[in-house]
Amino acid sequence: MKACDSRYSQCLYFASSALSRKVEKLATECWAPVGLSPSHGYLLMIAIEEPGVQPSFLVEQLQLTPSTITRLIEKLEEKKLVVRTTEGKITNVYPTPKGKDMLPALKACGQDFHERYAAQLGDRESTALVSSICQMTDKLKV
Amino acid sequence: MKACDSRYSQCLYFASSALSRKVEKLATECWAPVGLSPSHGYLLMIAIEEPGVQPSFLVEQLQLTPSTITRLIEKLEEKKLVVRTTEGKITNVYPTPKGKDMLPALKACGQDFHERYAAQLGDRESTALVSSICQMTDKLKV
DNA sequence: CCTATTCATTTGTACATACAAACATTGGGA
DNA sequence: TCCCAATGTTTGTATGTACAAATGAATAGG
Repeated sequence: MKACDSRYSQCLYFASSALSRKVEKLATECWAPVGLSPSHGYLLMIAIEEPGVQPSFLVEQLQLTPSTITRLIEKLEEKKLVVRTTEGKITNVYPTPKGKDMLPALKACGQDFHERYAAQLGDRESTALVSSICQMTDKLKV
Repeated sequence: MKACDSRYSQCLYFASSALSRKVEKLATECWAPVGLSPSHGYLLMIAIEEPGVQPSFLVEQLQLTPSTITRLIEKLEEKKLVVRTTEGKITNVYPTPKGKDMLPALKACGQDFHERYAAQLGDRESTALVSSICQMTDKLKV
């Protein structure tokens, strides 16, 4: 069945979560080649491009909660892709050489993802959708 | 920070998941009065309005996977809001009297949710957003 | 200088969801 | 008639995310 045919298709709750699940799935597929989830992949990219980045900054960039960021970093640390150094109350995240080597592959995943959804949704349309979603997200104070 | 200011704000992955998390949160708030998550609430509503409904139908309506539907039903069963009867390979879900009594409250939650997001996003705008999200979801074959 | 507050991060726990595999039932073809 | 494939559902397990509380560090007020 198509999403539009559901009795709740006109409800923002179902609309947004259905979209996000599908997008998550596509993204997961695109990041599979590097063995990371999209979130982990993006986090690692930021850590490579901004070595020493702090969790608080990642919270802002990835729009996730602090605890989630900690968990993401933990996993990348297990995989020896980043290391954490803690000094006082601040923590810095650095990519390991092994992590750094992945940059091209990571970028390719991101590009692949973008190309795939743009191809399916249309270039103009997907850009428009993203920007209106973004606007709405900012308007929504929960 | 605003979602639009993130370096990945133009990426559908972040856009859709950020929106969905915010919407989920608002919806969760709106359903708190009945002590159910939005998904549970909607599922119960369908079960009340279509007694004997089968999991496969709920899968379509709620756009969730079969296993998730089973889990949702399980929880409602624990709370004595629905009962399951299995005959052969098909299962029917019926609301209990206790479940049925909740219908007005459930509808109120749904309405409250709709009013709240419409008030924040604008009536026209939110409707337009929902419909374009829905269209895009259908276009996206993962 | 000490204490109270605030800040950055982590930890314990919980939840919604999914995938893969298992299970049971049904229907069709050899 | 019997087996095999398809169907509907459930189970085991894993993942991403969040909240609330805990920790540890910096800062400000008396």
